[in-house]
Amino acid sequence: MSVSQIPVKFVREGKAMQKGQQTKAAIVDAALGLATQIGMEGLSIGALAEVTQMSKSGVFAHFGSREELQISVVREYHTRFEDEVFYPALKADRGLPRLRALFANWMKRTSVEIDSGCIYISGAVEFDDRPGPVRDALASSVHTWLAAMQRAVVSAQELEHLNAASRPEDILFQIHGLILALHYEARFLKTPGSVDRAVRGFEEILARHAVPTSADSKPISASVKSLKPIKSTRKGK
Amino acid sequence: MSVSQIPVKFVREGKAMQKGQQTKAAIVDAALGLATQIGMEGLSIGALAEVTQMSKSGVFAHFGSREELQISVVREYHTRFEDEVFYPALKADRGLPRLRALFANWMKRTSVEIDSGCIYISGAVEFDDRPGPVRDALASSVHTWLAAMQRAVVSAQELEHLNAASRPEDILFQIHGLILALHYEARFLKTPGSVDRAVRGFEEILARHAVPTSADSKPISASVKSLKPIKSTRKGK
DNA sequence: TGCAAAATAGCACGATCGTTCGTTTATTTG
DNA sequence: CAAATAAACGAACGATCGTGCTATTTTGCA
Repeated sequence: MSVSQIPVKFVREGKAMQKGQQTKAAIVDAALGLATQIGMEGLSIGALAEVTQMSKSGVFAHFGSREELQISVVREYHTRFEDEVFYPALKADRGLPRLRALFANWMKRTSVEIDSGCIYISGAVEFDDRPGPVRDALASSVHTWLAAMQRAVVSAQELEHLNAASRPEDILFQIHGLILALHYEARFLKTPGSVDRAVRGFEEILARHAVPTSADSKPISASVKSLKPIKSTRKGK
Repeated sequence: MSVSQIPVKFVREGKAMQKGQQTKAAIVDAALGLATQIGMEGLSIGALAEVTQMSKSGVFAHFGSREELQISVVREYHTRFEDEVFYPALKADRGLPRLRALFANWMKRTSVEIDSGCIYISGAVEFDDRPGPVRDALASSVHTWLAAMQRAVVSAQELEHLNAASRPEDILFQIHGLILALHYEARFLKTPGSVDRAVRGFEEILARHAVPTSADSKPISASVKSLKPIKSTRKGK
């Protein structure tokens, strides 16, 4: 039959597409499954076509490029991350309870879910030297999440659940490190007990940045001192 | 200059090969440079041939397989890591000074060296779901290093530079987290001040696990308490 | 139910991948 | 210096990659 030779890729005139979006969602779902196992770079259209029982060109047509597919995967992961980590934690009270819930959900996303890594972590090492829209989408999502996490820290400080003198970026950095160490040791090294270690580390961070009481104000001051002059601990080069 | 005195690995009936090992070392050197930028999986023989100004088959002949090339890269990184991180720290006194030196060198390897990532970190996410000899070599090297680091922690405890009641694996886990967070935020997110945050985090860990004195034994006991009974802080499952 | 449009399939392209093989050049040795 | 051997090359292979076409099927609407 006569097929229009004009490449009409995106025609949006209010007409709702039904089947297309549906299978596209299924493809993205399968792609996310592959990406969390093999990584974003290992995500090939051929393998994706095999999984979804479609032709390569059928899969490809939904995105127009591999990059767009990868970006779609990042976006999908972003919404799932929000749905499973962020929003459920809002049911907890503001401050420390919510921060605990956020960390617990984050940990679950990172390690408890078997056979699936976190593309925020795997993508970071795959794209740390590869600029482009995929990296931008990834960094944007990560920034959004880390900013939300930091707001929770600040909120805990404002409610006097944590020491207001501590740098929230520092606390976030250390918490982030626990998640990364958990991902590393549990997923790569298969070290047993990693989850417990992450939990204990989190509690230690909270204890370290607890609100100072009249009793322990002096000993804490000794360690607070190390916050400002960092130079003394490093040997000059 | 560093490759000139390489001990002869492959000796066939006593006859030493000279030129071969020399260019092989040069290839591995170039491969390591590529691997720290693009990653172990992105390491292609074609690109390696282009960099070394050789033919693909000429490069290939030295290893026999891509896997063997990757393993050689891991081994080379292992020795360099030892030379630049581990051995120089042995000049510092045992205990806390040496632990500090190890961490400082580790940090330098991770972030300060521009445009080159750590294959212990990038390789971990690339091979966490891909069993095989490359993964084994990688995990073996990482285990060796982490074990050395943990010995330094234990040594600091034995010399009463750190609290002997603390779990050394926990301290190592937290330190490892700082390194990973540094690699993540400095290299991927380009967050400014990451190095300082890692340094402060390290000092906080040391303060957290400092030897208890008579003065602060009471307030510190609050955080020590969280070391043993973990159950109270987590909701039952 | 018919028809236009959307969705999918089929096919082929250039490129690159790791790898093999036969040949040629360079190096070491007797 | 010549013979022996190691090292490097060049070409080609099958496979897979992303992507561009044209056909064919399926869908949604009149």
